[in-house]
Amino acid sequence: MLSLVGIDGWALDQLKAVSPQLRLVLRSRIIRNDLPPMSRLSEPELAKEYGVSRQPVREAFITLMNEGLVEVRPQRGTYVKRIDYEAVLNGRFVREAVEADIVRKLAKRGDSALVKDLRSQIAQQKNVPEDAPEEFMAQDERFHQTLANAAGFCKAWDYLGGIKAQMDRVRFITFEEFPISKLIEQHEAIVDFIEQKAVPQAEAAIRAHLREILNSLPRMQELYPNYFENLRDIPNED
Amino acid sequence: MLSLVGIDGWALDQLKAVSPQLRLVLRSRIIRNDLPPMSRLSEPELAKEYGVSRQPVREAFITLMNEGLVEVRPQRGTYVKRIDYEAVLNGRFVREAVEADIVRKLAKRGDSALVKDLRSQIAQQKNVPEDAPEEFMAQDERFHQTLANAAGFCKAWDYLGGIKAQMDRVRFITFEEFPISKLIEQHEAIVDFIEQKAVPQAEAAIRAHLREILNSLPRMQELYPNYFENLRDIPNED
DNA sequence: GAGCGTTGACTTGTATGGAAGTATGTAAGT
DNA sequence: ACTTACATACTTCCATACAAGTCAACGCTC
Repeated sequence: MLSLVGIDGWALDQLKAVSPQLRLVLRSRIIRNDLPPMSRLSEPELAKEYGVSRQPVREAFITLMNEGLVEVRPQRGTYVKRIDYEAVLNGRFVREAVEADIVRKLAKRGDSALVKDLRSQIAQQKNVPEDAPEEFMAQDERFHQTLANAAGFCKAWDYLGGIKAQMDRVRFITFEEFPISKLIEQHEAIVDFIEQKAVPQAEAAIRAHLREILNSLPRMQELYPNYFENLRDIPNED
Repeated sequence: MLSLVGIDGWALDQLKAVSPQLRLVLRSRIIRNDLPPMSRLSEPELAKEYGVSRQPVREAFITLMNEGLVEVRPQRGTYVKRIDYEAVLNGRFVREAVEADIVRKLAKRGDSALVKDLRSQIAQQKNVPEDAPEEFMAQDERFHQTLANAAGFCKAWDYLGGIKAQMDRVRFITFEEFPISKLIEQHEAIVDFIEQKAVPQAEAAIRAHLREILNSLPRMQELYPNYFENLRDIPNED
């Protein structure tokens, strides 16, 4: 109970409760592919690593299981869940539906202060170096969250958090072939249409933007077949 | 460890793990308003009631907290969460967006087998006695789940589960003034438009259907103000 | 050598005790 | 009468011990 510093350098605050912190640490490590699919997550091992007892680790596992990030098989072991192709497609569909309605609302309104904010964010996105995909993803997250907030649905964004986690795992594994500049162009198009109050075009733009992951997903399944749950091919969602 | 039968008659299967079962039992009791908002949930008390130790109860609490159904305040106590007006509105918005896209897909297709299935479900809905709202809600759940399934997004429906829980709490409290026949008519309209492949009309019908709760929500806030989290009035979501 | 049963070292699930923090009621002091 | 300090009975959180299931390796039997 001395260290409280994991092998990856994450330090736990002794004052706050342990299990929520562990949850965040492990969640981040899984999403960033620091703990790849099918990694074994031993309760006592992690407990020793972070200098705590098994119970907080176990409680973190429970939450991660509810988020679909780990799979605990009783009396057998706990493992990082493989990526469920169908779940990613379903989650992407949900995101597209929700964000399409959000953008429609915003385009009807055409709030100029919002447009200004989004434009400044896009400028920052362009300054992100090519080899720092993690930073771009944080910016991207902020962009989409700003959209939800402006429409008055910040809690709706929270609902999408679990869905986004699954998609982000995919993006972190294949970020080499991640068309950052293309994504930024799409962001610009969305903002332009919002400013022009061009509702159908804005909706089409956000939908196209969120379909982008469909391009990398099949290729990723070829490159890393072991990372996926069900390999029965699901050509597309229509 | 003899009884394993709660005060409400729910029996726990000794063979399966305890905490997931407890989770389901408590979840159901909360949604059905058997455990109203702000009820105190004592760890040792529930443990004694169901004849298990405190740990499984605690683990059930963690999941319920993640679902937004209970609120655990450290060293203070665990309570059934009050209904968050804004969260319900946000959840409703998400559901509308997703189900609108689902129905659009189905209307484009116009699957006659699906239409037949839905019609038979509607016939069953009409047979539900007026004083059995719980049974109607089960039928309603099945109806909407069938839509999601037919569109190939059964996992998307799972994502909406947590959202639906919050909405169902509202419906269970105010089911007296629950316009069952009106809801059935709306179901019929949706199916009709799907059959006719009338895409925009079908979308409008499902959106109107899911807006229905907005009628009962403000009245409910008047009747049961103590059941709500933030009483700052949020007139509507637009 | 092949097949089978057993043992033992794992795993997670549950029970229980103690540590730290919070609310409450009581008694002393003003 | 009112405030303040303290003792006590709670609460959740964490640590530890035990129970029960799984799996692999070993040794025995055939």
